[in-house]
Amino acid sequence: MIDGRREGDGMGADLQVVAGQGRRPTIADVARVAGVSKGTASKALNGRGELTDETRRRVLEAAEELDFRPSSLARSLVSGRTGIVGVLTNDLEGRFVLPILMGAEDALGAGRVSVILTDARGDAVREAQQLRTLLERQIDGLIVVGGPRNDARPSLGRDLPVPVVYAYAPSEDPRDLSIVPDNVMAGRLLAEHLWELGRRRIGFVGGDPTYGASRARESGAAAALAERGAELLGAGVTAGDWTERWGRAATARLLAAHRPDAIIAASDMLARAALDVLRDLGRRVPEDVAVAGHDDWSVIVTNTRPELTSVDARLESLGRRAAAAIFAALAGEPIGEGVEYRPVRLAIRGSTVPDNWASGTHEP
Amino acid sequence: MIDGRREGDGMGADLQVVAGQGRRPTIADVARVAGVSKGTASKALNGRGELTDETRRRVLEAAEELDFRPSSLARSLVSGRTGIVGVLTNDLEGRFVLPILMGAEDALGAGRVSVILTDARGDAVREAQQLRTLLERQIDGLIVVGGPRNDARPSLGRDLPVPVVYAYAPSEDPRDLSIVPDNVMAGRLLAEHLWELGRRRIGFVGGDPTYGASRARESGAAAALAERGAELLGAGVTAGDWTERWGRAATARLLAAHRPDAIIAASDMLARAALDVLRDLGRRVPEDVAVAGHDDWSVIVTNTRPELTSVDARLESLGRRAAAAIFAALAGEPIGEGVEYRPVRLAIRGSTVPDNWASGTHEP
DNA sequence: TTGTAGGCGTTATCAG
DNA sequence: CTGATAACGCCTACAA
Repeated sequence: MIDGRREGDGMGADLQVVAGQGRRPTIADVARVAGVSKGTASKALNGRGELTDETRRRVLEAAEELDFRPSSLARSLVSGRTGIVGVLTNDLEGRFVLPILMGAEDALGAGRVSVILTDARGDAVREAQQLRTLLERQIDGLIVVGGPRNDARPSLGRDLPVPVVYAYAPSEDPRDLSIVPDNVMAGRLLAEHLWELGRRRIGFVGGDPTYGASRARESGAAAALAERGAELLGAGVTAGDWTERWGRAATARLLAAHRPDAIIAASDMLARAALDVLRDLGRRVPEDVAVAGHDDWSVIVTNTRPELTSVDARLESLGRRAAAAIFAALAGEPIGEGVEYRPVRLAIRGSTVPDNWASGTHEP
Repeated sequence: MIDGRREGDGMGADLQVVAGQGRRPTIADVARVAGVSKGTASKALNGRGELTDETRRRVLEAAEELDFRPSSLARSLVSGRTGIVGVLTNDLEGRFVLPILMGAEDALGAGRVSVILTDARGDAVREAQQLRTLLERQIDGLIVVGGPRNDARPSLGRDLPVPVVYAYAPSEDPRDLSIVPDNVMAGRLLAEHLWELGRRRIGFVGGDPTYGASRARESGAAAALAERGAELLGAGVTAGDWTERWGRAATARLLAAHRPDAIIAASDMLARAALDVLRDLGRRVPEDVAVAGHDDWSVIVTNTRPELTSVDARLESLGRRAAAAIFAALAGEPIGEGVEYRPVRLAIRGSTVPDNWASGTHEP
């Protein structure tokens, strides 16, 4: 008898059940208690195959009694699928990766799929190490989330044994599939919004111009204005960063040089800086100058005076899309390639439209 | 990456690799290529047992040639350890959970242990479901990270098959181990800091008073002042929330009622609101009124004018401590119990000490 | 020093 | 309808 050595602990099956503590019950225990074979128990528990109702009932009862939990480990060993998706990121702050992760969890079906999150903290060696660990764990797919600098990042290579999707920041390799927010559209939406409000002297406060996001947002706004025969004031600045200090300086310069009646900032923090400067100067927002930002970061947009119009990159939707792509790849469909730009959403608040005018799009 | 100089037996190896795309190589493949048995290969790869250097070399070479990666799945099935720690949270924003997760990753030894992050989003049913999934995955330990409301949360129960540590927010069950920041100490540190600077009329701007964090921070500051025969001005307010709008209102009221020469706010956002109000009123910071916040949230403290003195809860250290506890429990030591309050750290900046006075503790 | 055999918990494939 | 049996990939006794 295979289980002979278990006599050592001096307990029969049922006592084991009651004592229950030592070892988690396996399907073999369930089968034994139900008086069937492992194979039958497996079928009953998974609703597969043809079974007598009576047998199925006995098995389920036994499982319940033992508080049986199948080991996903053993299951994965057989099926070759772990139900784990890896998320590799460099986003120290987590502002971008978390919404994406949530979206992915949603799409993957909470409960059925788990997500292992690892942060390489910008270190390539660390990233390679973490990738290696993820692959050893046999993840079913990988989502690579770029850091705050969302320019193209090096590809992990074409020969990984699992489907890979790049989110937020695209891969440098055009054969990879990348899902990114449409920053050009974001700038365009804001410019059009302000134009429709009658603003004609629209200025731009950029962030670090070495970031693709800053440049794309600027070019989108500039393009929208160009189509209307106007120009984006203060565009083309070749220095800057993402701090409010810089935002204040850039705003002051913009105001002095161009007397704008609207300001588009490359981020919500920069927009906040613009609001502060305008306030210091006694200019009314939005009456004298309208202000809009990017990212729709709730902690900022709902706390400024007035609340800030911004563009929501809908990162959860990025995550959902990325997860869906992995899911499809797992189902055998070839994974796409190239950069997929996802639509963004305008969130209108009091910094462009006075609160008593229209009901802006507030937090959902 | 690992590639670069893959010398050795040259083409033969590469062809094997190319051919081998279909199925990842197993230890059996390595053994076959090396001309030894699986058992021997295993020993060689893991540095166990007594082997000829020659044999070991052949096995390692074969493994390299095949680009062999052991399946942690199979390994876990044997060892009973997965090297996965679950992190269960309700922190939608991720402001708290991420630093804790990083700390845990550090302590657990990046690469050796992975973290599955799940967010129950405040839904108890969802939480139960996620817990179930985590247990089926045979996680080695569980860290429960409370949401922004860091009051005690319901225990997951005493009969889980893995060590559990509650971080940030404690468990309601005193027999569980909880690791939380010492908010009382935080309030105390700020009060003492301001006192040493000669401030005697120190006021408090609280957040939502139903949050333990707000009350604890207030009580710490009040206690420190009481020891010095002073009183915390504006303490005991029974309404409020965490928005800047509230912070501005509370600050205005505090200023009018008590004429403080220093303000401690229950969060950095509230402190920022206080700064805005003081600026509107033309009061100088810190000369007329010093201001300090809580959380040391970099996105705020380094962007205000002047930069904001705050208290760093050192969440990474929470995460490290939590991971260490799980690690110890895994090694057989009984896991502790009760609430462990972790020291916090004062981060002094220009809002309490003028920049030309001393060199404040800036970002590390 | 090395090889063989058994088992970890599950599922799938056949017999019966 | 149900029960053996053989995988899945690895590790560890124990035997040679």
